[in-house]
Amino acid sequence: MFLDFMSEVEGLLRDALEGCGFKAEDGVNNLGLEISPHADLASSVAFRLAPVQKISPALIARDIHQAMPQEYKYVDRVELAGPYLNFFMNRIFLNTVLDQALADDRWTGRMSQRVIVEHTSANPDGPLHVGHIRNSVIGDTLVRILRRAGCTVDAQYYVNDMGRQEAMVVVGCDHFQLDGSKADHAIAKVYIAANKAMELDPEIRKEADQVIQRYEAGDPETVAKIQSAVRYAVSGIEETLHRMNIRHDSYRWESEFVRNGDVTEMVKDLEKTGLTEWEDGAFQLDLSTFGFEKKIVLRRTDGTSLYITRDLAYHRWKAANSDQAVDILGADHKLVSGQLCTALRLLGIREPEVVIFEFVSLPTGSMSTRKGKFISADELLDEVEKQAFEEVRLRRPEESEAFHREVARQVATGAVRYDVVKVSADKATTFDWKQALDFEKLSAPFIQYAHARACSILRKGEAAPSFQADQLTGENEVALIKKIAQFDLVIDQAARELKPHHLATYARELAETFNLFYRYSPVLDAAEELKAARMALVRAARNALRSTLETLGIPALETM
RNA sequence: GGGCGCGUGGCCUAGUCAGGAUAAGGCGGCAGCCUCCUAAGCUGUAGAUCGGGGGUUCGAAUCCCCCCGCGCCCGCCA
Repeated sequence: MFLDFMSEVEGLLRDALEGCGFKAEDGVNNLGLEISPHADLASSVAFRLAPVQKISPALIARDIHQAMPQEYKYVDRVELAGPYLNFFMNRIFLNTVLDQALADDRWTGRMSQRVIVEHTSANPDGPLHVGHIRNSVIGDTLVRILRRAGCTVDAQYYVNDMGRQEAMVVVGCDHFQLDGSKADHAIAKVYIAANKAMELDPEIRKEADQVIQRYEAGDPETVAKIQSAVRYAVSGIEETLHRMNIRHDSYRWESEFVRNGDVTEMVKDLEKTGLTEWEDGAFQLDLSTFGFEKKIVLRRTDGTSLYITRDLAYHRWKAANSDQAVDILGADHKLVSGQLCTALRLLGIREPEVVIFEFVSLPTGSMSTRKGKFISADELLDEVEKQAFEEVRLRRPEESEAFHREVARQVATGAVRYDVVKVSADKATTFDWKQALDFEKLSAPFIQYAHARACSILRKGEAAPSFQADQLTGENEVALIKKIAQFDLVIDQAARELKPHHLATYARELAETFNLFYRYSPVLDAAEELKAARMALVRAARNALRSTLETLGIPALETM
């Protein structure tokens, strides 16, 4: 698809540049290729050559244009536009795109790495809130994008069972009763209650310390208590993730790395670097030569390990069991993940690629599970589903309530995911109910709707045994084929840059382009030959929309 | 105080890494389109000195420097 066209253009340009005698050191490494309103691909390479050659860019472009090879596969023509070189696709390319989209709606790229993507990994002390799901949605979308790009992906949830907050959950369970609400919400209630109680009674803190020590020592009763609390909380979290079409392939518990000796080994190996020391009874790592001011405590005075110690062991394990590790982390982890990467580098261990996303806050300030100040993902999904139910009931009154419920459920999943993934990860956001409940153009239902429209046409018109792709010459038809072609380019870019929001932008553009075709190019009423060709185009567009939606984890509804 | 990130029409955002041909969308505003394949759609219109200042360049939203504002972090928490 587009990548094939692009590599042909690159080849042509390099041949022509070589023919003109330009070399890489003249600045021709950057061909300045971009999709532009003036061409399918435009090159501004002449500008880069001008200062070296001391000739005007327009003259250089003219020379390159004249040196251009004349044998093309997917390129129709190369036009000279002042200093720019404009490349256009030919009919063969458009027809090839159509054929590929019709035949192979499960296109996958050529990447082949084994990748471990760690995402969500929320502490099992309560339900996911609207901040956590930014992690989950970015993570799961990246998992899907990497798979689409050809990678073998293991999506992992790192379960923090050894932290202080989990000890507080156990203390909470000892002092308060879990009520009948959804597992993760019930856990949150005792956790919040325990934290409140601690403010009045310092003994609670000591209880938590003891739980940590006993758990690290492997005390059977404590192990049983923590594991059951963790499993209970995670079961609730999983339920929420499933509502958003998110599943993990494996769960790694922090305690694994303590029990199997990896943590001890990690501490020993760090000791060999000569950068560790005992200070105030704790074992510490000094990374000040790498710009980290404060020392990192690897073992507490009481001998127990800390989050970073266990995380180092986990990352060594990840490096050994994959070709690439990707971590999705909130902005509050920037410093610690920098420290972690530096420590790994010291030991010669491959570092993970860290995707940082900035915070989601409420209009009233930042969220906190401990303080019970958050909007849960379940609450959000419920609200969005309720709103979607009303919408679909009004639009399709002839359908059953079961239909309305099912469509609302799928729309809610999509709407929540799209709302999160459409924004670049490095933008801090404030949660906004109005925006979350808006189902217009910049939302999942917009894209799902385009897909449903395509499906509707396919249901009503019968597919012809053959068609003439050359019939598809209208502006909207050609634009649609070109937009379908870009799928591989977008997947490739999003996978390499680990930026899922590119795919969200593409999804909107694809739906928009389909809607224009839909509006101006009637299919079912067209003359026989044209109808056959347009039916094929609709099927190709349906496949492209379905692939895009699936990769975004948004249900591709056939009717709504 | 230091580090990292962000600042684009009234509001939300894409574009910034790899500088290029009129700054692209959505929401909200105004004006239109259902005897026509689902109007969760489509069309038109108004609205931006791309936080401010300096610099590099033929050319800067994009690169460099300074400043301002906002967010996150700087725990023997995770």
